[in-house]
Amino acid sequence: MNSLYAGIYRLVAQIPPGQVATYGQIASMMQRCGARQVGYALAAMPDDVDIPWHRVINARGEISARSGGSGESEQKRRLLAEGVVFNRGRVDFEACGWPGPDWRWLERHGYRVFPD
DNA sequence: AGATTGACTGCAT
DNA sequence: CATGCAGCCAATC
Repeated sequence: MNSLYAGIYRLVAQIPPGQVATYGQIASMMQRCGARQVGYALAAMPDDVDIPWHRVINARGEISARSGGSGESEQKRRLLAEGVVFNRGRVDFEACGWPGPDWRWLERHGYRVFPD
């Protein structure tokens, strides 16, 4: 497990229940990491770690389709169970969007505090 | 070392 | 609103 993946996992683990974050949002908090890497990291995520991967969705507020085929319904099911609000098939960012960890948390864990 | 491949994004059409 | 396309960056041939 390299540090990039570990960093992404730790960040994703900070998303509180009932809220969601986008791939790009996670990526922008990391040093030199694109949105695709976040998805790539989640796709390669080992099963022996407990990460709320279902709270990460794409910028359009929808569940991203994965190569595996299934898993999207599972993701939506978990989100609904946490009380995430869906509006016309998309997550309502106004109500459930994750504002992000506070700056102190980011600093303590070595993430980028200010964008460039 | 170069090409391909993604759970992505933003802008243009 | 749907598609297309370029930019993106680490992992994998």
